[in-house]
Amino acid sequence: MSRFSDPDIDPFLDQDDWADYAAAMQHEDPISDAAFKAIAANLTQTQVEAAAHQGAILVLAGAGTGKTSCLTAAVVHRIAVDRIPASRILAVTFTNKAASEMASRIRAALSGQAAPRWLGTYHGLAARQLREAPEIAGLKPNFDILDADDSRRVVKRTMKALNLAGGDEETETGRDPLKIMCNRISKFKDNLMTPKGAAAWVDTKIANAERDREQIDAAGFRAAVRVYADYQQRLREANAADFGDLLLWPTLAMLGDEEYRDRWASKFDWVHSDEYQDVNFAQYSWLKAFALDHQRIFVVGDDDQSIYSWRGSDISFIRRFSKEFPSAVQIRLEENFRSTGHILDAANAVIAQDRKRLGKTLFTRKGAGERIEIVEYRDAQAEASGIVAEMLRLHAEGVDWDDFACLYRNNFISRGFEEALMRARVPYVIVGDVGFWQRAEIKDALAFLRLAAAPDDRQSDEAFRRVINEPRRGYGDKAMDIVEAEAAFRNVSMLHALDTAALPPKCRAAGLQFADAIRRVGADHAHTLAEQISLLLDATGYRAMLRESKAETTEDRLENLQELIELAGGFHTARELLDHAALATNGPGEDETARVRLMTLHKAKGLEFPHVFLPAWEAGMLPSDYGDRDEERRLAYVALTRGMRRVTISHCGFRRGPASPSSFIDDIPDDNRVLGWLRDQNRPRVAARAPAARADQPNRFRRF
DNA sequence: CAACTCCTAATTTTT
DNA sequence: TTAGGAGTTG
Repeated sequence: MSRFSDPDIDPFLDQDDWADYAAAMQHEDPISDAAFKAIAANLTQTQVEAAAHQGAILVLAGAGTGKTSCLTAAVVHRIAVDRIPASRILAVTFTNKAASEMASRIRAALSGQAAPRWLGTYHGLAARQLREAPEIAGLKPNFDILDADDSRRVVKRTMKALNLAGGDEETETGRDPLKIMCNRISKFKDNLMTPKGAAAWVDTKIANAERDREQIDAAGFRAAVRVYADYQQRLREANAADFGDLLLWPTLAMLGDEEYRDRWASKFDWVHSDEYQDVNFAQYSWLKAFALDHQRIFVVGDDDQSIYSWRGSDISFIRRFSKEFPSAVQIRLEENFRSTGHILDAANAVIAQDRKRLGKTLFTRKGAGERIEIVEYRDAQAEASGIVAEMLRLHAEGVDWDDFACLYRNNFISRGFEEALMRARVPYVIVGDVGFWQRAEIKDALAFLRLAAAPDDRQSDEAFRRVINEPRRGYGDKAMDIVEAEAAFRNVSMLHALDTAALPPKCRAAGLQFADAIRRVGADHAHTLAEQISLLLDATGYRAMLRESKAETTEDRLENLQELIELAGGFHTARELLDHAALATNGPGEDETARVRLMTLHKAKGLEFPHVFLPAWEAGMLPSDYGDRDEERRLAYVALTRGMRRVTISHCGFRRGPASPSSFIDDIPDDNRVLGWLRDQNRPRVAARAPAARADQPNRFRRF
């Protein structure tokens, strides 16, 4: 189509793009087929075919089958072989990590040539799109991006304002009304519903439920509609977009405005998506809008690893891909490069019980390896110390600490392990506790920055709310109400409203002093971003507060702030830094030291470890009582396929009460498993439903 | 009225 | 372990 459109009429083509473009046009560029051949040399025939396919394609890539390599190869093929300018390629991932991994692999393959500029996460790219024309969301330039935590604060205030703080009207589902509300609102957005759309949808839903005599939380849904509308109003006043907005508005604009869609769709000749099994309706619609005209869409995914439905992901989009794009080819990657035979056979058997899959069977050319070990423990404590003992034993045989991972379904499982690891002085990390950019001190520091940048703009009110009482200045609920009322009355920012607000004298004085400090730093343009942050931390007394604090985390927090100041040096503008803070997850220096990893199964998706421990495979825990059974099964599949050499499953006879082993254990064929045996008990503990040991299989029991 | 302490209840959390 | 709410203190 518009494959070589004129860059002069493309406002988004920058210098680099122009260079790509010119090079491609003249066919004298340094890029050549050789770049693709080099990368293809390390791929299977199937992967190469997939990467080279011209037209819509779904690559069903099982766990550990080299999906990132395949996706990377596809992008390299576009550039090196098809001669499409890198600037005209759209490539989308879900995580920043995946995006940067891809970018660096592409750069390596093209020997330093620029990777596509439109390579990033769904949210990151949509945010860029929204920045080009924020008015489609009713926003002004320079809008703020709220992360989940910021957004929750706003929802909380909204609920309070609407007198829906929870309490009296009991909701059947769960116990945290705020959380439920946030989920509902983001679900509306994930499904492309504006407040009006949500109202209509809820009406229909309630009507249908009444007709079918179905019990639903009608009051809850109606409340959600009201909160959503009001919340959205507040966001607009604060000139802020939450994660949902980033995709919602650009997508609605593309669906509703032909000209807008053309403008965007014509920018790209090829679109690619990673982890396609995880798209929600908004992401699916967004991506599809780009591919509609030319049908050059390449998606990789694995329906067997769809484990995020509770976050809006809809597995049906990958399952229906071939219907959405009738010309689409489907290719399966089934050769696994990660795990040994028994592990794969076990995983295949577990997932085979899910009937609705597109279907794949992983195989490996590695040997059979070790069987999956199944161990029963008396209780959680025995389990934790048993696993740690096993780690110690293997470590003594030369296994590095970071070759171990302990992967669990629920966060609270980690507790016992922490204690056991600490006692044994084994180095460990809990992966994904609170990311750097989510830490309170970092968010506070950035709030100072926001305030200083726009002290008189209502956009900074949220930042004001966050830090006015940090350190304590006597601003509680009541004082905040007064400031807020004054701000609304005079239509000025909250910081500005302090001038005239009728506050208790001490409180007022502290506030004015704070405002003065903020303004002074903000007005001084002689400083770099980094210096500004540092000045603000001192001028507001924030750093002093931390230094005086006796909490043991205070040292870390000060270090984090220092880290932030150093990082700020890498950004040109406050805006850049703030966007990064909202959209980035893993912070700096996510440690290289060898440690045992502890994390949830969800966090582990995409990762691999030589030795994997899977505790708490018990009824109600791994097939969680709350989750969809098939999705729980997929989670078990993800769990098993993390292991490279050795996977050990354990369960307890007692956790919060008597516990029985997970039914997923039964789904592992006898031939692929082995019963473990406890050191602190002199006899093998036979897992309740596991087969008895047979003498003809000498390695059936392992001692430790 | 703010600020501190205690208590309880807990899926999973790419952005 | 943590987050958030309730209840208490100053």
